[in-house]
Amino acid sequence: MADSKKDELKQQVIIGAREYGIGSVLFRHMVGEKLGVNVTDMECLGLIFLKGLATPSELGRYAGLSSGATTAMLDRLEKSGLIERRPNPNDRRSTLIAIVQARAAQIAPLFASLRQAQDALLSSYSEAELEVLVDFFRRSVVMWEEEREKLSKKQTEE
Amino acid sequence: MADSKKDELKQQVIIGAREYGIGSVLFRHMVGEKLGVNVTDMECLGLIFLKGLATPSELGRYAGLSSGATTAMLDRLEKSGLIERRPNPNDRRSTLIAIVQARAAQIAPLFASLRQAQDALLSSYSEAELEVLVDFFRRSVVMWEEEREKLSKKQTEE
DNA sequence: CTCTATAATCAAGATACTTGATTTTCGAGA
DNA sequence: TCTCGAAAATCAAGTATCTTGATTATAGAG
Repeated sequence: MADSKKDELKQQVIIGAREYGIGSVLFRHMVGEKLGVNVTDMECLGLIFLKGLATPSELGRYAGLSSGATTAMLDRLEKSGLIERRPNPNDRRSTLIAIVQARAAQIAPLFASLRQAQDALLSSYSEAELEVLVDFFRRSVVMWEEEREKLSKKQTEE
Repeated sequence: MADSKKDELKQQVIIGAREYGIGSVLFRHMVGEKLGVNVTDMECLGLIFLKGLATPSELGRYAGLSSGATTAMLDRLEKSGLIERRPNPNDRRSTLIAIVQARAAQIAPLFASLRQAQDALLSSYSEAELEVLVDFFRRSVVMWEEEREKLSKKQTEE
């Protein structure tokens, strides 16, 4: 029981990270409601916001969609004027999805308070502490990638 | 530009946290594939795993489902033998959803490597550093809650 | 002890998703 | 350079999932 305190802290981090994810998912759902888009479309829209540009394949992979469903999802978002399909200069089979600039300005207010709150929260940490956070996320992202790789190779044994 | 370094760190934390969430979503999708359940059902299953017990309302809220879709989702998971509905002693209108123990043992191997990797990653931090992480998540969870509250009250003005 | 609100369920109709085929382009190798 | 298998996006038909509105049962406020 020597390390029980550290073990407990580790457990709290794991659960805390999961709850953080849940909180952010619920927030995006609510934004989606305001925008009148469904859960799938909102998740993709969120990813496009984060990345600036994204390919359909990428979005489909993230949302767990087939290629057909991905096309349909983009059709919906395009029809509602939220995104646009642009040519992908690196691959003419593909397209690049972007937020329509005019709509982005209308959407921004929904995130204004969030941004402020996030900024205020993070400002309370020292640079050294922030670096701990950055380091944790950076290494974790790599870990998730590795674990997906392992899982995909794992046979559905017995 | 005095605080540009700290500002950049803050930005990296925000993006890092989002990418962490994306990584974990993709991982769960893959687990869902292995188990033969769709994305919605897998997200709910993940939440049940985290919480131990959950009510249908809670799961529906998390997955962004109507009450009817929630019932259907539970029917599917129940029929596939993954979860069971138990009476809720605190509210007889409700039920408590739990993982079927026998199946939990079969599912655990899918998470074994992940748990190890998470443990190894977190072990590399000092207790003080872990406390920074725990604190960040704890406060962020509250922030998400507050921001959802604000957003729900926000009129779709102009 | 009402009465309103909330939890879960169900059935019918609407929406979104999967599958398989098609078109276009990429990139590896002869 | 040219071929050819693979990958990106799209489409149409069939299937699965979701929403809506009604229903039943219970909780909790007054």
